[in-house]
Amino acid sequence: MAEPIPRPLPRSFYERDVCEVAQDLLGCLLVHRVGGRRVGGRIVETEAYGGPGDPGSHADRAPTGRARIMFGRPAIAYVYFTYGMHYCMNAVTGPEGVGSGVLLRAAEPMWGIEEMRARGFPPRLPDHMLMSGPGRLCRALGVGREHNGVELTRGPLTIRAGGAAEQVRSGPRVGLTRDDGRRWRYWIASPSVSRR
DNA sequence: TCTATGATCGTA
DNA sequence: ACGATCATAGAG
Repeated sequence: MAEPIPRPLPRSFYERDVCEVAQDLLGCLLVHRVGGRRVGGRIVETEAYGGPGDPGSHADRAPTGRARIMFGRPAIAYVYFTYGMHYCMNAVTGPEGVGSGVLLRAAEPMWGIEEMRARGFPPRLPDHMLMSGPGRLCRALGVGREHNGVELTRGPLTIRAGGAAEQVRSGPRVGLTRDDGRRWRYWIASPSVSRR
């Protein structure tokens, strides 16, 4: 028997300001059930997107196209394809109609390391890098186009309470980074796991 | 350790 | 054309 894992976060968790949700997702558990196997880990880096006045957000424009789902029901996955080869995964937040979500940037692998490696990572890549970065995170979990719009409060792909206060050793760090010299982005990370 | 570059395709 | 990225090659 596998040991029990915490319950999924309720929808009310996501029905708040995107920045609050981004912070509170640190330390929570991202779990995927695939082929009868549990794959996943502890969320250690998030990034809030959307709300009014975020030019970097896909939801900055009209509620149409791929970002339409960001304006919809909270606690739904927004998965998009980028750079012709990577998927990225968000959790939709806030009230319906606002257009916001939390990008899951990195997690610490806890279950299914073998299943992750079977997805063809570089052979030398250390375990802690398998879910480090939004593209690798989705690849490790086997999350792709078919997961766009899925429910995160139940079903195979869930986010669960993880005892953030205990797990995130030094509390969240909030950063301001520059993406390729053009655009400023806020991100929130646990210092307990290095990305390098 | 770092900087530069290619891969590859949906969206605007 | 360009991007909410990643892997690799080459220089220092």
